[in-house]
Amino acid sequence: MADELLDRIIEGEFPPGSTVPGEHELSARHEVSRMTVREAMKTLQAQRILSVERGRGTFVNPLSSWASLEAVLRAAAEGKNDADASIQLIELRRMLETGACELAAGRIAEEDIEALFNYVAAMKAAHSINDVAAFVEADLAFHDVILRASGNVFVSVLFEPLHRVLEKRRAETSAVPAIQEHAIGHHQNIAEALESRDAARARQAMDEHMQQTLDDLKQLVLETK
Amino acid sequence: MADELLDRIIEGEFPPGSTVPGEHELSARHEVSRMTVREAMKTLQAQRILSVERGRGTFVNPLSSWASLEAVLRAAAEGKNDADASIQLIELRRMLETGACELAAGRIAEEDIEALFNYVAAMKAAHSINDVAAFVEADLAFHDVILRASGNVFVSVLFEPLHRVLEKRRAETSAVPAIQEHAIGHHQNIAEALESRDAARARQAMDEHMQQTLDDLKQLVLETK
DNA sequence: AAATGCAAGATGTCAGACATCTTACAGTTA
DNA sequence: TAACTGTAAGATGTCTGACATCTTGCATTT
Repeated sequence: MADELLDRIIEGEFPPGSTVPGEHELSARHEVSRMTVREAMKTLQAQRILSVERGRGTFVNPLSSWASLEAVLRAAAEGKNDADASIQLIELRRMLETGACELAAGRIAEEDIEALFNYVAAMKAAHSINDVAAFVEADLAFHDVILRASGNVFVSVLFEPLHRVLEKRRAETSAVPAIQEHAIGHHQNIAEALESRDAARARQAMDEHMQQTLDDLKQLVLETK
Repeated sequence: MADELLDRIIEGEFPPGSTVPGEHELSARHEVSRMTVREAMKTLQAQRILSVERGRGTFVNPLSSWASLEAVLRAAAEGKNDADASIQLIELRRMLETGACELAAGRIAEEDIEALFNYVAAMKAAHSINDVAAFVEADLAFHDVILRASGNVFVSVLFEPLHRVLEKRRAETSAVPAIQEHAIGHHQNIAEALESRDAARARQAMDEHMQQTLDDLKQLVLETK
């Protein structure tokens, strides 16, 4: 129900600033009770997609104030090709991961450094036996260690929805052997940079990894076009 | 109602992984109808604070998967002093703003550059007549131009809740004349760097500004202790 | 012309009922 | 004894209908 209404909003039926139909009308239109409509609206309100003013109506917020990355992604992909959206997501990931890596260099614990090298070893092992699932798992775990080691809880909060959106695509890129080899080298560099506790070096190592990821994605997108 | 329940969760009455009381029980406890309880839960669900499993119950998610910056901030400030949380928020802002500034260098339009210099002029004017509100307004507008000029819609989405959380504190720091002067210089540098369309220089200029902001905040926090 | 009153329509809240799903436990059967 | 099954309890999901409260526009009154 919430998804259906969001679809109608995204398709432009109710542009930002306008009101959505009343609860009774939506109830009739979607063939559910008014209570179900209200619960769906509560979901969209919590994501700051809708604003409710008692006695007046329910209004669609401008896209810039939406708090749901998924919803914005759906809206951004509407009509255009979503290649642009994919690139922007990687750009965002780059900001957060390079920043977190820079912070982690000064805060990471010995055991976490050890864990990083273990995950690199796991990636190498998975690569050698062609186990894509294991490779992706070690890859994700590696990045997760760094995010936690940044000591900044809010980074994880902002990264979590991004993670959810990106994980589907990561399986695709990680299936290419050449990309796996690139990734292993970069992860090795990152782990070594963090071990040296040099913030600038750690940031640069992660930044190069992100650049590589972006290039890989662009190439993949270009090929499938 | 949603806030009351969130308070009880944050206070540790329902730790992550546990279930919250049933809808009937909460209805009785808070003296509202079951429907109101359900709507409040829908709000917390949309923020990924609660997960509902039909027939089993409603569970509290681990803090790392919460999607609401405000809620995490409240939880982080619980018990400890919130100085640490403030610093982490600035760290986060730093990641997003330096990243956006780097992107903007290659994409910003001529008219936006002009707008930046106009806002710097407005900050100078406000500073000379001691108009704090006007100063803050120009400051916010300046940063908003850069975020939009980054050409990345998702940056704005992630930054918006951060903006809301930080704006209260910004008024405090901006009230100090010396800090205003620092800020004017940094903004001037940023605008010039963007004008030169040199990504590395733009990033560095913004990074220095963020470092200054962080130092100002630390000093302010230390003084009030 | 201004102030007042009222009605329509919107959201907010409530109560009670039934449906559906999960789980545990007792009873049945091989 | 062990495995299977049926049933009841408790949880969330949905529905219906009603009343409360707020906003707004319009007709009425002054």
